[in-house]
Amino acid sequence: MLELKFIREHAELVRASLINRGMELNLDRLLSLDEKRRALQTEADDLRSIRNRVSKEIGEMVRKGIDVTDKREEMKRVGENIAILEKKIKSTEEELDFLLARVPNIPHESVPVGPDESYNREERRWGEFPQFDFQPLPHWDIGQGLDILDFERGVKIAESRFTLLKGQGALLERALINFMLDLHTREHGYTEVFPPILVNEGCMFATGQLPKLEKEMYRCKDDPLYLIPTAEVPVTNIYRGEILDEEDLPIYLCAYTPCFRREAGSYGKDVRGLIRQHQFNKVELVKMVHPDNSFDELEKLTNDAEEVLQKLGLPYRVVTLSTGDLSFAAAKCYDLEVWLPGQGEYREISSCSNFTDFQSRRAQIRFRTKKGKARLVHTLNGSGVAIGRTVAAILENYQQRDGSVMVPEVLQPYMHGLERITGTRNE
RNA sequence: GGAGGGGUGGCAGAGUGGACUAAUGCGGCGGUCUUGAAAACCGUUGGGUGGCAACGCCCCGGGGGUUCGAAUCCCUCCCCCUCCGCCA
Repeated sequence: MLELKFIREHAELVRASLINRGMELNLDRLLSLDEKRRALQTEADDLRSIRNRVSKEIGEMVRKGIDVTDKREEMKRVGENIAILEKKIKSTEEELDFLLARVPNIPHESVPVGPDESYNREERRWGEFPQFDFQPLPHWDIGQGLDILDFERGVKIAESRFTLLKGQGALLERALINFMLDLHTREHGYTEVFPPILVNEGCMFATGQLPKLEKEMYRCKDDPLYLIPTAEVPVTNIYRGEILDEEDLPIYLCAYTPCFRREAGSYGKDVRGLIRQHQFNKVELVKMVHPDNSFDELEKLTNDAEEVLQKLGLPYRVVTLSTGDLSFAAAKCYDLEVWLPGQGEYREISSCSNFTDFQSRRAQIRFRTKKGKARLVHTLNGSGVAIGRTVAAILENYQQRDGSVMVPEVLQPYMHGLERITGTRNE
């Protein structure tokens, strides 16, 4: 959420941001509601000021035994007028809040301007494409051939876009989680947390999933709780409503959680394989930092995520999302795209964003400066990285002619020394 | 699920209709003293909002009500704690 005062004073910047993002929003209506609300507020405040003063006088007069009937009558009328104004203020504020909650963050000046992903800017590439002396297969064929991915039974248990992992496939999933957590906690300075996976509406609003992405989320029938679409939600909300000490910053947190997304509106897209699932695992990185260096922290966070792919030997590229592709709450975002040789394309495996004070204003996460002032922190997060898509990438990049899959060296200790995935046997 | 207790500033914790303009302590900041630090002492210190300012308004879990006036009384919802029951 942006500060109303900021929108008022930088209306043209906000307007440009809306246009660049390709978003429709009645900014003029918002501005006029803001003006109206302030005028009503001033009027009501003046009346309240009178009432406060006279009420105090009434108290004194009563004590002295002076008759106060007239003043009481007068103040009753003032009270009625205040009530009328308050009603107007409330309805004005409702519409104002509705619009305000839908104003996206301002993209950073380094973000390429364009309507869609074709305007994303490639920053760098890492790694050599693997060479095959046979036709490389997509990961779903490899996984089914080894009987470590069972798509039919995943559907039977839940519905489409749910998959059953078996044997060495399940072990690979578990190994990746542990490898990534160890890397980030032991080498990158993150503190591991394991948060609740059902969260309340306050969390969803704070990180910006609500109100815009309501249809993307699974909601409990009898409780006002949602399944998290990413660990970003519970982890960012750890410090919701708190004022931190300046010395505590920066705070680096990482978490493994399952994630749940309804994928509404993506029917028929990526229906095969592990790329687009309703439930997937992810190791997430979250930072709360001082506002002065959040963009440096974004570079570091992105590097931390990249190192996962480097250690696994998976070729990837880094792109900066254009204004049209940038998510609602983000000021800047780097996507890491991993090479999938079975499909001959790069696919997103991590998204690293700086939300500046957009989330922290909604969540009221602040820190106290040396001078005693409370200021909003900047929040960042990034996948470090998505587990299911990493499984897909390993299967495709390390596949062998005989249908087996080599295990990247860094993962072998996490798989009891297993060097080659050959099936469901756990030895 | 049943019974009881509770939600007040960064934290702890008073406050049952009019000087609450929220006591007090801790913590923070500034200062005195000191070679320096600690201790002690003195001062200061919540958040938000409107206004160029003077100054004003709002905030005691959320919402609603009574009253000239509500942290305080009433209604309602939420959350936390203790005990009992059930249970991984």
